Amino acid sequence: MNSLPDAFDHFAMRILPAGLSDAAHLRFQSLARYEKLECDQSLDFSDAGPHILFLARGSIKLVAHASRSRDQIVAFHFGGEMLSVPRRDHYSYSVCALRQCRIVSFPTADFLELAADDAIVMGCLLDRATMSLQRCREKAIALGRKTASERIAIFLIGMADRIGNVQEGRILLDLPMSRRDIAESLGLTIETVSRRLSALRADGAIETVGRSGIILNDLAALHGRAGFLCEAA
Amino acid sequence: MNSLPDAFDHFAMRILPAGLSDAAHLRFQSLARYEKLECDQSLDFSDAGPHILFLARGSIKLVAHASRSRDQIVAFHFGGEMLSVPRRDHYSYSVCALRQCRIVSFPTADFLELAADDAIVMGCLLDRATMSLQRCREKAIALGRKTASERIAIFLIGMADRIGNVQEGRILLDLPMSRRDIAESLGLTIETVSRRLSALRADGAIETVGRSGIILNDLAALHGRAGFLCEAA
DNA sequence: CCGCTTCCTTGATCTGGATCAAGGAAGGCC
DNA sequence: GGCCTTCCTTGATCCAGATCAAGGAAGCGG
Repeated sequence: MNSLPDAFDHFAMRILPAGLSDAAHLRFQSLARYEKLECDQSLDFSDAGPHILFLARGSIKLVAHASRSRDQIVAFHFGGEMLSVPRRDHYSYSVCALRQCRIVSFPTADFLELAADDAIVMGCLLDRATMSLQRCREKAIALGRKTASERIAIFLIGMADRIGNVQEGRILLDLPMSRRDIAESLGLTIETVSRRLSALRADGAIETVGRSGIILNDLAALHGRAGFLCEAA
Repeated sequence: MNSLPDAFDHFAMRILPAGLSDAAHLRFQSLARYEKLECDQSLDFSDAGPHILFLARGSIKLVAHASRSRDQIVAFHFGGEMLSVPRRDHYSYSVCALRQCRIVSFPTADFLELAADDAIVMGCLLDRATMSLQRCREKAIALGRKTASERIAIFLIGMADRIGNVQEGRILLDLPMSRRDIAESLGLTIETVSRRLSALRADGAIETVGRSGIILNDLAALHGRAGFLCEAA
């Protein structure tokens, strides 16, 4: 319970409109549940309804459980982001910590009831949904029409954009997810991910540092390998 | 121009709140553009910004153009549905008519500006985005982790749900999309789609009628082939 | 610092679906 | 109704990535 207020304040500051009345603020707060997840710990939403989560700190994967231990990672999220966990449909969903996290969670229905009158919060939710939809569509394109090498390039470009640190023209990544996670996100196997990364390393496009560090030496070269629309044409 | 008012009224009735002032109503109307698309005609959005479309009548595919003539169909939509065409990102998007359509289109930015104050319209947009996200996530799971047979089963179940006609315990589908469209939606080739459908036909699970008709004899059997979470377990 | 576990890499083989290649059926148009 | 185009089906072959199978390196716990 100790730092619930901190995490909630963080949420309130980023999401709730500045002019929100104290009463409304308190109603949101009374709805919030605070979760602290250690690495590799999961929140299972298969029986709960849909939830809206604010990830105050840390990073998580949103996992869909398809049949027979075939899981698909639907999205990664990092500190400061909001996400929605869908209600169970043909699959069940869970959220699993890649790094220690602090999460503020709300049942979607209750949250929407409070937010329904507030066009600003609704706008924020809409923005977030639109962004998630955009990412999901790009992912669908990658899973439907891209080779293993292209998917890896797209993954690295996406991570560079979201959690990369630029240093001397190179981009440093400290990936919180394992090779298995990358594979489950890209619809590949762990072996294929490893081989494609090795190939990029052999070409000098990237360097690896331990298990989680990756240095992108040439982002433009990665773009060239991503199979995006030809800019040259 | 003849039936623009019809299509717009259809849109207003389904989407805009009942109590909306005439002035606001007119502002939406002044933003609307009306398009009539014949079969196989496209609207190209690669240079326009993001748009919100209301599909008054007909059915369309939302296509993402990946490199080298590798297209991925991101979504199908049918009469009465609203959809958003994303802004060009790593890919460009277009909308192509599967059957003759009437479309009311709005630039997303302008639409949001008008709608921003109206919590009801925002809620409606949010619902739609959430629904699209849910469909897109299911599609991503299918593309990432499902076999060709499972994808076909999932596709048929989805179409049964959206445009199926129940008759004597069987479900009649009149698919507006070609085998090629199905393939481009499922991340397969046209040959594989055809082979899997033939296999289902051989098993008696489905019957085909001409090019576009499919009869689902046993929806439960299709569920069993879809590789969804085991209900039996 | 050493041993152990877990995760990653690399190699060998296998296979589902892609690709290549013909026909064959629908359905449009004259 | 017959021709012609387009789309669909089926068969043969091929290949990217899965699967199977060992090692090897990180990083943890003692």
